Amino acid sequence: MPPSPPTVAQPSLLEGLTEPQQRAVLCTEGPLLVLAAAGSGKTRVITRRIAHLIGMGVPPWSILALTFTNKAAGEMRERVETLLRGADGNDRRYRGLTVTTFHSLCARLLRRYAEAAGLKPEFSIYDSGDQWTLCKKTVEALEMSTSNWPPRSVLATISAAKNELLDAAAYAARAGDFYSKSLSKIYTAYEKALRAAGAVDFDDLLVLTAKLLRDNAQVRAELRSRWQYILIDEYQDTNHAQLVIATLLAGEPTGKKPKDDGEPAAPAAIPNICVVGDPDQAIYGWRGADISNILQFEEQYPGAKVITLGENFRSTAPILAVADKLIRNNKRRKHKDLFTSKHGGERVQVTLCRDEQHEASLIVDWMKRLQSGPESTPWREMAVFYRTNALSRVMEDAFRAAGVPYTIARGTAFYEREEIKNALSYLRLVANRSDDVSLSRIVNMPTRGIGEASMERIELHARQAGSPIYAIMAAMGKDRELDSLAPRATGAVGKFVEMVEEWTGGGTFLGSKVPTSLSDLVERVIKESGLEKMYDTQAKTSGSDADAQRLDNLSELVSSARQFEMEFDVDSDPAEFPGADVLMEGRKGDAPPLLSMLRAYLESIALVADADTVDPTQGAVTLMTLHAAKGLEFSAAAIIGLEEGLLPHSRAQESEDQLEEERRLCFVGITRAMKHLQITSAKYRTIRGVAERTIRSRFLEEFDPQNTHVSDQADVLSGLEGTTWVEPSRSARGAHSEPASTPSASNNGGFTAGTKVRHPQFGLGTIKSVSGGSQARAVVQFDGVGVKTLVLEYARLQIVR
DNA sequence: GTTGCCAAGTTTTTT
DNA sequence: ACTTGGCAAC
Repeated sequence: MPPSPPTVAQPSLLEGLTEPQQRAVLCTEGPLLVLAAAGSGKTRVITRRIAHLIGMGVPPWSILALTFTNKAAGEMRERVETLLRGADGNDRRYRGLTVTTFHSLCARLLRRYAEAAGLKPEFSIYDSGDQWTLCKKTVEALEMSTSNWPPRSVLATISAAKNELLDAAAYAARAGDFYSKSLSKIYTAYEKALRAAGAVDFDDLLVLTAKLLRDNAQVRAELRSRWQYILIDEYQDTNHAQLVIATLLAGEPTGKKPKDDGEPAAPAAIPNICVVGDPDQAIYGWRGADISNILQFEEQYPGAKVITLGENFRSTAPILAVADKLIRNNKRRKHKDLFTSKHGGERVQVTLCRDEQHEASLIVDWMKRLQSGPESTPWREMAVFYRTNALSRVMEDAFRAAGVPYTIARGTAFYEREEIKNALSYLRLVANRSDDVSLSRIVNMPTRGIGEASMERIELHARQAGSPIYAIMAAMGKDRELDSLAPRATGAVGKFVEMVEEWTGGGTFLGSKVPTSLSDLVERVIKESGLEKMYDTQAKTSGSDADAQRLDNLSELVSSARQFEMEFDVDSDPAEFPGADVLMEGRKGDAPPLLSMLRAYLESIALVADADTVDPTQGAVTLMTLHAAKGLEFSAAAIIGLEEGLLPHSRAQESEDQLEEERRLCFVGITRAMKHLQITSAKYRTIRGVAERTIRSRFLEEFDPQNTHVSDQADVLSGLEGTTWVEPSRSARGAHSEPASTPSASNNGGFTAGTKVRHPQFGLGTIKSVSGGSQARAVVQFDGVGVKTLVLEYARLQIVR
């Protein structure tokens, strides 16, 4: 039982905190909702709260803190350690404290309770690429058309279902129309294929954990008794599955329970669950995040205390005023007063540029001035935010040309490279021999005589036998000859199996031939698989930088494995804790050390986030999406592309809710800036090679004019480089046309038969007919080039009056 | 089994 | 515009 809280904390933990912040630190018992406005010192409060708990005598291992990214988790853990170290010099007092993301926690729990969850402990985690491959295979195996059932949209539907905790059976049960009935068939088959491959996808991590906690009373009891204090950050961005997991871990306070919780209300103690968030910063609705999780917290936990942190310590008054004025336009919201005691500060700069090159060079110049100016702001305290990744390119070019150091926050970029994916596929096969997707990827990479025809045969056998491909291959050499498989192929398969067996010591991971460490394994896999040689030859024959880079990347992977090895801390595994082994059959020690290290390594790779690569120690400007910017702060920030269709994004203009989320996204960007904020829009932007006239974002009109300084540079002729804008043909301007509109599914943007249109290449024409749907096509009779059928979404047709 | 060309899809945001 | 996948030819 936790000791009763002392009335006063160590004074140092409360130092410099405002009264509400102090309350949030001290209010440790019972449910607590902290509504923390942007820049209100949230992280400070959370870390001190954890330190306070430990200082109070709460054992660290009974505290669970969940963050949104691994990066945030690492930082939080570090800050807690620093606080505790400062207290009395004992630097191991945080041992056993769990600070992670939902996804990492779930992966670890599923690993530990694999059997109870219906998984093998060696399960692979499939990223979106793997999911895509598997989904496509599934659709094909069902003899359905992959053009009618594109993996992308099928997966989106499945993901949405999973986020609502609808498994294939539940989805099938409520499928009424043809579409959902067919989809439920795919869903069922896809799930079957995943389980057969011993794999889970991202959503499964949450879904299966929720299920495990719901259905297994023993596991639930064990985890509940361990984590007496639960803290969840960025609560506004949790989805239904996460809500259920949190609720099941915390324990229900009263008879009221979430929809999917089948558990009878136990007369449990009042849970110590503290959630922290800001509804105004909810930006993951499209991923299933449910803003009502935070809005309904008080209902879910009657008697919950609510503390609002409204004072902003980050931004200057003008920046805050602009943010506040903007977000007030959202209707569905709980208003919080944003205030600061700071005075002065420059206005927010809004600049209208000519085109994206102009925009980029303007921002680079602005940052150069700040860097060399009186404040001499370092590069690392500056950032550029944008709505879509595609916008980074022009910025990169400008920074490179100007010789300004920059980094892009794209955590997954490295692991998405082909050569890295190949190496990782070998490693995943080593860790999990049922992983058919990984095997198929590399079985003939480099070519080793196991071609498509042979694989098809083997796969057929595997399907018939209901066993993994690798098992079939391994059996081939021994007891069974695969009929009608060429002897040459049989030999090649034998060699392949032999290679894998050597790395894994026949599955035991023991023996003289088995690699001694993780980095050794990675290195040997890259060499002995032939990948290294393959890319080496490629680099030599093509002589291109890109190919030489691949080899560098492979050695970089070895370094990353070495790094992981050194930093890996067995004690930080939330699935291992005192008392656990008494309750469950201990899995600890089941896996050989190399194998557990490999699993942990692959897992860490699967769960990297874009924001994880933000590294302020580098002396560079950071470029990132607005989504990745959440939770960060910079002395100077620029937000580019404030244009209709971009921010707000064209795909988010159908409903008021989506539009409000776009506005929040803009709000998040603004509130990242401490002192200097530059916001730009371009008058013309090149999309797929064609310069298009843009419309300024409606959000610009919502800014507080008193605190903004608008400067229209779009028509200023500057002598800068040769980026002279060439006017589009005269008839495309003025009275003749209206700006290019993006047709939506519901409304084809006014493109109906008889409409006069202009195409950037084909010129003027008349629409003959339009076929509906989301991929609406129009048959157009062009004046010059005859009849063409065009997809409205891509054709960039302009209506001509 | 490999290479090279043509057609199609692509662009929202990500754990 | 730019990448990717499918398919035909070598």
